[in-house]
Amino acid sequence: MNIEKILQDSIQAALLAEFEVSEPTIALQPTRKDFEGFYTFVVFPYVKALRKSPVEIGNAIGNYVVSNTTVVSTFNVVQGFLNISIADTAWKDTFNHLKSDASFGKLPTKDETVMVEYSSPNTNKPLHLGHLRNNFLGYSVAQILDANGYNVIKANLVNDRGIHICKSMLAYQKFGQNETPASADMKGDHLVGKYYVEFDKHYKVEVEALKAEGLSEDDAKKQAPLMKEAQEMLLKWEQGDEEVVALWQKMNDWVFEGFNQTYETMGVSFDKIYKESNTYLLGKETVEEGLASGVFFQKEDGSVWIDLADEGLDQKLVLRKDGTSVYITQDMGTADLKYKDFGMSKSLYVVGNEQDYHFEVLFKILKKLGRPYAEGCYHLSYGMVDLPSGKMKSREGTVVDADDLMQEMKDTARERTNELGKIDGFTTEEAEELYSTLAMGALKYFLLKVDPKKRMLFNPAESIDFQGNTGPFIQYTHARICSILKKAEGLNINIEDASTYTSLHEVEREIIFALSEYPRKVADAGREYSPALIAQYAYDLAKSYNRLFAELSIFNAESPEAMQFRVQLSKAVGETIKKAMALLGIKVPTRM
RNA sequence: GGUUCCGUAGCUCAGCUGGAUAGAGCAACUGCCUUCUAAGCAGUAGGUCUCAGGUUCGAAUCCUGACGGAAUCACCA
Repeated sequence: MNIEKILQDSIQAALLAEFEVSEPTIALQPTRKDFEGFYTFVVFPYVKALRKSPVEIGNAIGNYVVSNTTVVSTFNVVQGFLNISIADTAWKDTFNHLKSDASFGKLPTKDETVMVEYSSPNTNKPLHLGHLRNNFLGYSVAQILDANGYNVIKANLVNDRGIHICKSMLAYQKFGQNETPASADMKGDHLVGKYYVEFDKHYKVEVEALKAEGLSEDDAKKQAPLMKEAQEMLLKWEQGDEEVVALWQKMNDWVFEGFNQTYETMGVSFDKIYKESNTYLLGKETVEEGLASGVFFQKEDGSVWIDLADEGLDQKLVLRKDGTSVYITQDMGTADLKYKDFGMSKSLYVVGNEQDYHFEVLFKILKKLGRPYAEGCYHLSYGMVDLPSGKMKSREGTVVDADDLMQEMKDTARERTNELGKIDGFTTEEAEELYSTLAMGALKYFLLKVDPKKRMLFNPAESIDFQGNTGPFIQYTHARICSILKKAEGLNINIEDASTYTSLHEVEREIIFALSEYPRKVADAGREYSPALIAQYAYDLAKSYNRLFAELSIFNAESPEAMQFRVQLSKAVGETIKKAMALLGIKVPTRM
C-alpha cells in the first residue's frame, strides 16, 4: 500500500475517532515548498460544524496519524493546514518496492480492446504540421492506453478517393507529361501535391474569367470547365473506367510510398489501414435500415435526413437525393465495419476540433440506431497548430510541410551537437541516429507537451528549443544517468540489494515520490487521453534528478551506502524516463 | 446571429474535482566546469490570472454578464 493511501485511511479513521465525522474521501495536496512537511490536509471545512479551532482539529488529527501509522514522522499545523512529514523508512520501503517491480508503470490487463484511429490523410497532398500533431498525438495515446492495460488497435482511414484526388489526376493528365517521382526527383506525395496546386492555379483563372463574364462566384466555381472535368472523372472512377482507375492507382501508389517514408521518419505505425476507396459505399445499407426503423426520414426529393431537434441539433442529411453518400454516410458504415472487425469497447477518433460538430452528430446517430458500440465512441478533438500569421493555408503558401520541418529539425540537431562537441567517439552512423533521435524528441515533445484540446502556436522563425522544458533536456538527463550506470558497472557497485542508507536528502525524497507517482500519471493520462500529462511528468522527474546530480555527489558520496542508493535511484529514474518518453513516442539516447 | 472552445509574466505554456505568498521554460541579468556529461545547476527581475458582479471561511479555478479571439452552423471530406 502506498504512503498516500495509508495517510488517507488514517485521517479518515482519525476524523471518526476524534470527532465522529465520517468522510468518504480524503483529499491530500502537496505541502507548499516554504513549509515543513510533505502532504497537507486542509481542516477548514470542519471548523464550523465542530465548533473547534482549525489548530485544535489539526493537532488532534496529526497526533492520531503519528501514533497510528508508521509512515508519519512528524507534523505541524499552520492556520487550517495540517502539514505531515513522512518518515524516511517509508520512503525507502516505497522505493525498494517499486524498483523490484519489473512491470512498474504497466497497469493490469483490462481484457478490453480499444481502437485509436488517427492520421487519416488525403492522398492529394503531402503531410503538414497539423498532421504531425495528429500523428504524434494518436500514436502517443495508443501507447498510453496500451500501458493502461488495453488491447490497442491503431487504425488509419485513408481518404484515397473523391473529387480532390481527381483534381490532382486531371492536372497531371493535362500538364504532367508523364513525370514520375523518379524523373522529378520528388517524393511521390509531394509530386501529386504539386499537381493539386497546379489544378487550383488553372481553376482560379477559369473562375475569374467566368466572373468577368458576369457569373456569380458560386456559379463560376461550379461551371468552370476544369471542375466539370474533375467531376466527370470522379464519375468515371466510380464506374470503373480502366484508364481513370489505372491513373488513380498509379498516383495513389506514389503517395503511399511517400507517406510510408514520412511515417517511418515520424516513428508512427498502424495495425490496420482502411481505405475509403473500399469503404465509401458502406453506410447506404445503414441508411436503409434507419429508414425502415424510422430513425431517418425521406424528403419529397428523395434525400434522406435525420432530425436531431430533440438533441438540440438541426436536421442533417445522410444520403443525397441521387442516392450518393455524404461524409457522414461513410462514417456510419465504417463504424460498423470497424466494430465487426475488432469488437472494441472504445473507439477513439483523433481528428481536429473543426470537426466537433460532425462527430457530435455521428455519435448521436449511432446511438439512435442502437449500435452497441455507440457509447464507446469518442472524438479526441485537438486544437489547430497556428502560425504567427494565423491558420495555415495551402493557398497562401503558409503550410509548414512535415518532411521539411523534420529535416530542418535534424539539421538543427546536427549543428547544435557539433557545436557542443558531443560526438567524440561516435561513428557516422551513430551520430546520424543521434541527430534524428534529438530532432524528433524536440519536435514531438514540443507538440505533445501542450494540452491536446488547446490550439497552439508554432513560430517557424524561431527554431524549436533544445534547452529548458524540451525533449532534449529529458533525453540529456537519460544520457547522464546511463553514464553514471556505466561507471557504476565498472566499479562493481551492487545495484540490486536494498541498501542500508537511511537518512535521505530532500532531493532524494522528492525523486522517490516522483517515481511512485508514475503509475498514477499513466492512469490519468489514459483517462484524459492526454500525453501532455506524461510530458510534464517526465520533465519534472528529469529536473529533480538534475538537481540531485548537481547537489549531491554519487561516487564521492558520504558513505558507501549512500553511493549504492544513489546509483539505484539513478537506475530507477533512467528506466522511468525511458518508459515515460516511450509513451510519447520519443526515444532516449544512452549518450549525447 | 446560434452553438462550442479559448483569454494566466514580453513570448510559449502549466495550474482549473475551490485552499497558504501564482508555476515552468524561452528571452534579460548574476554566479557555478582541475571531481559523476554546463543540452546542466543556483539565483535576480518580470503578474490587476481580460473586465464587472455573484457564491464562500477562502476563487486563476464554480455561476452570471460584458469585452476580445477561434472553430462550426455544406447535398466538401
